[in-house]
Amino acid sequence: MASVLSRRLGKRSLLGARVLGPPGAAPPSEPQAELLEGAAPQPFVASKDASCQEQPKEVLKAPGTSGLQQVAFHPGQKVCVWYGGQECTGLVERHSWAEDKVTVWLLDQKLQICCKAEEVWLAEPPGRIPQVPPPEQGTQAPAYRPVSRNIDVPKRKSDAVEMDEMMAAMVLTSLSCSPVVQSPPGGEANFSDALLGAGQRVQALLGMQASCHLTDHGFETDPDAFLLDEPAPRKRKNSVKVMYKCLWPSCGKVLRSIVGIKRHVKALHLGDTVDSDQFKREEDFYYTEVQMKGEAAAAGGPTADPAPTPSVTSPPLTILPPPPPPKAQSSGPDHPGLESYLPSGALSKSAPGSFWHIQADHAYQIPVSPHIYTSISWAAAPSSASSLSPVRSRSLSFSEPQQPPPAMKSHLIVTSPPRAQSTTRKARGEAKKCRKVYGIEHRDQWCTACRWKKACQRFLD
DNA sequence: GATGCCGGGCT
DNA sequence: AGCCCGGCATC
Repeated sequence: MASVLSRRLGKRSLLGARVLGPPGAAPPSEPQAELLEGAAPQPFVASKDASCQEQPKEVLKAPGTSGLQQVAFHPGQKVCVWYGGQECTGLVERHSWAEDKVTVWLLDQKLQICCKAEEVWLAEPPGRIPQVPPPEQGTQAPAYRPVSRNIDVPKRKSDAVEMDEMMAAMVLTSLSCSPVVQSPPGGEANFSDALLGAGQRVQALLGMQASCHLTDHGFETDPDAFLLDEPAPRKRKNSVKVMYKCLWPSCGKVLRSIVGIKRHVKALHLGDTVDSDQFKREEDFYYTEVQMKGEAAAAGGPTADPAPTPSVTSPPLTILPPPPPPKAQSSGPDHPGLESYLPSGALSKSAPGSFWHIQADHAYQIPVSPHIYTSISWAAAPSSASSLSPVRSRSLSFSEPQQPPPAMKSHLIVTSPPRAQSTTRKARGEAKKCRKVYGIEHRDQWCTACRWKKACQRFLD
């Protein structure tokens, strides 16, 4: 027994000994850029947008109304700005990057003002489809969502932005279908090439928007948030809790109950117009179901906006894009009246960091194989694979009912004679497996399944 | 012999 | 459930 134990401990210590990153390095909240700079060659090409990374955060997180377009203002450019409680159009006089200020000549008021770049947005975004007139309301301009043509839905300024966000949401969704593997406490992160590639890929695809979004919400730009896959040697396993997140711009409330979220949306955003049929079901469009790792709430707290990735398992409303990068505005975060808000620390308090993830609770880690990212049609698992396979457990269809847990494995065992040769064993695939790719000396970089001598989950055949 | 992974044991 | 490994199939 002792020998076995020591053997195992030895192996484990071998695993544990491979700790990347300097001892004592600040674990998950390191700046992402730093992470990416150290990126080793990755198996897939990610068009890294270096310029985006180098931009000041203030610019990136800019106004919810302009999103990605908000980069720089050129003199003479026609812009909109809030002035005197209303939206005014004007021309850019100059844009000071150092101070992040924009000097705008207001056409209507015939005066010049200097305001923060965040408060300025392009009047005519390039490529914009001019079908939504700029909002005229004196109130803050919420987002436009094409959910209803009959209902007076708050309007968003740009459809193009919405498409960007939708793309971002879809990318996040697809990437997040793999379990979020968070590096263990103490920075025992394991940065495989594939991982970094994945991270960069997200960065590139989202144009940094998502990460900045998170940062805006009070979340650190957590590198681990993009390490959507693998290498952490030990995967944290937590119960997944379903929460409902308000998608109203600059809100992002997370409630535990669907009733609560509906009530929240209705009361605070749609205006509680006493069962007006007009708004009867409108609130459905303004929340989304999110899967929250058990510890998530602790760090984010009830008022911090964790900006979760919408769950693919939720109803069609998840198609809605995530809320635009919110500005610090009044309508959101603090509404102490709603009792169903998450009590802070209601979940685990010991979590080093919080994270959200798509429903994907598997025994093994998800493949990092490049084709994962290029095709969402997962290779069908061989018939002998158990239902534990992440390939199976993933449900990408929006309305697909949950598959009942099939008792396939036991069925096979019962009905087939022991060691029924060809049917039970998967034919060896062509793809390289972790052992081949990383070598036995880098066993810690193998996917969990390979380490356990199970069917490789990273390099599917 | 090396590799992939099923089945099953241990914690 | 996570982890590990014996043992077998395949290359």
